[in-house]
Amino acid sequence: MPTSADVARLAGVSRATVSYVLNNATAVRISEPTRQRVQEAADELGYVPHAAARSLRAGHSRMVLMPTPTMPMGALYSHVFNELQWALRRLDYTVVQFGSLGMSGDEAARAWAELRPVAVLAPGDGTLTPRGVHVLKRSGAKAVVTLGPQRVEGAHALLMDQRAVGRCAGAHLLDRGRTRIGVVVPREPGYETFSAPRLAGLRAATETRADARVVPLELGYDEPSAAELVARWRQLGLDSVFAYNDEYAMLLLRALQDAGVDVPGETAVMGADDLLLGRLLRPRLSTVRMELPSGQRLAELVDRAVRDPAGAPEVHPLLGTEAVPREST
Amino acid sequence: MPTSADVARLAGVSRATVSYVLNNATAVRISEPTRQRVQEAADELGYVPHAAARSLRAGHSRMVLMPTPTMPMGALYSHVFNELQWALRRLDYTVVQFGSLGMSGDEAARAWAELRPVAVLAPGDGTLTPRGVHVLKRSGAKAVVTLGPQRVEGAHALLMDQRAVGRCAGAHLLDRGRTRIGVVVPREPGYETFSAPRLAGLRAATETRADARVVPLELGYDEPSAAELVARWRQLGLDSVFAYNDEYAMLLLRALQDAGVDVPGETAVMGADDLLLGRLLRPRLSTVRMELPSGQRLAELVDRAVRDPAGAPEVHPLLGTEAVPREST
DNA sequence: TTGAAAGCGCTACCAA
DNA sequence: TTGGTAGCGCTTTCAA
Repeated sequence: MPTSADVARLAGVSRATVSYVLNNATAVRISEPTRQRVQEAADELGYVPHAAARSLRAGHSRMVLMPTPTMPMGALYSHVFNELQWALRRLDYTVVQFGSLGMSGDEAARAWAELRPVAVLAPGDGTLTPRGVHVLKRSGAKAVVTLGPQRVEGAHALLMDQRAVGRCAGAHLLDRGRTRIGVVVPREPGYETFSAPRLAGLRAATETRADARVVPLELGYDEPSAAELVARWRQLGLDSVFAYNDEYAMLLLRALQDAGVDVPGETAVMGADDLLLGRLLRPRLSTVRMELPSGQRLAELVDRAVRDPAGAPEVHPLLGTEAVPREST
Repeated sequence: MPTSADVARLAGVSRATVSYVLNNATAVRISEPTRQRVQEAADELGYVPHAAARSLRAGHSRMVLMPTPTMPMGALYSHVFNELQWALRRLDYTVVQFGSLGMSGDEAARAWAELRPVAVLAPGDGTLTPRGVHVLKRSGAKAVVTLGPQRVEGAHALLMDQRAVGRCAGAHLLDRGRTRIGVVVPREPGYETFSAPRLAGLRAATETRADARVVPLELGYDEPSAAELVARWRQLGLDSVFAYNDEYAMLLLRALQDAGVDVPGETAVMGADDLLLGRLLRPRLSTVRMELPSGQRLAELVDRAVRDPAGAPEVHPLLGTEAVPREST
């Protein structure tokens, strides 16, 4: 494995000179012939600098760490994520995703801290604790930013309050004259951080209405599970259902139709996330659209936080939500 | 930022002792009181070891690097990926995803090489070149494994030949007596690596049939684009269409039905990926199911390659495919 | 314009 | 059982 010393030897110069040349050091002027000899030597050896050694020496890195999401990213989130990566790269950061599957919050924070990232962009879903934030900061992280429903002491927060989604759905259904509302809660593990606040939001929306009733409904993401739920549908006495998201809504919609339940006549069905696929159904699915922040904006927040580590944690409520009425409600 | 020297000072021992205690060194026996003093000092200071320093000293790391996928991962791939991460962690590797958005193949390989990963698991879609593999190996990567349609000189390969998907679809449609076959090619950038081989595979399946005709059809992932395509549907004179995947198939199916084209009577529609959502349509969507390798198996290949870096590159053809006939063909 | 050398944080060898 | 210390690859200050 070639090191800068090897390059120096081959070029007949010192390691210092190699470093100057390869980093385009402006403070030092290196003669053109020397510069070329070094470049050629580096190319010939296939020299690649050692990031760990470099950041060890420098005392800091430009690494922005994000935990790998456990759930499959939707197209929307995936888009924002790509934007974010672009924007951070333009600001000369390196984005690294770190798989923390099956670690507790504090374990994960420690594992991240070992990498000495300059910034951490973590989910704001309760896995990261104030202790975790403290560990990260002590280890040199200039900025810790959470992105999700909850904020964490000491960290900047981009609040995406999923309750707003539920509230929005609830308001729309009440608006349509529906009062006996089922709320689908996915049975699959890992969805609680989204489904619980969505349910809570819907509850909040119906709170002022004495005649309203909210019934949580467990549903697994498969047809037998939907059939089972629908088999006891009429006993439930619901006139509408908020199905967690468009995918569960589509699953439920088909099952309801197969059971002869008229949608929206007998039961209104509402999804969330505004997937294209939901628009393709008959009836077209009503949904809640969320507006995610632009990747550019996230990147700017991260950069600002890195440049001013002492600044007070910023808390940005994001996630504009909007009901999109279509044919299913 | 506390270092092991700080811990040593606080505990009143040497840095060596700190290292022994915190790494549970078996070759050395440390007395229980000392051990405790060190632990307490480390806890009190919130000491977290410095991964870069450690791997610099050790001369190697246990990092497995994967480029962050640009496209949103489907639920299937996402599942395999989670499995893989679990399995690698059990084997004591650290999985890190690195965003290489907007870098050329060789730039990306260099950027990866700077991190000195012990293994790289890259997409086998042509971005990684033999030069790239060489750079990675020179920089100490014990294993380079590609996962995708193409293999690369010098790297292990898990071949997922997307042509098999097209072949499978073609065979099924011919079987159903269809001979004038449209093939949807997504207009969105980034899909070529999948769509091109799927188209090629379908062409291959029809090659022996003189009466068969294959017509590529560009389609954007939105309703206007689908409407536009369908407006000239009858001029195209097709009796079937392989729609790239289930999502595009769903889009097209709705547009065809809106235009009064009977499916499957007038035109058979076939998707791929076997999404649950495709099963929910009327008619239920016929599709091609792919069998992905288990994450466990991928992890084992990586581990084997790391342990025997000199071994000849293994090439595993994966991706069993199977037509799933439902109502749309 | 170039070179010598210190030192980032850590571990492992050798000595006490 | 513990401590001293060299050295991983790199950058940067100081000297030549």
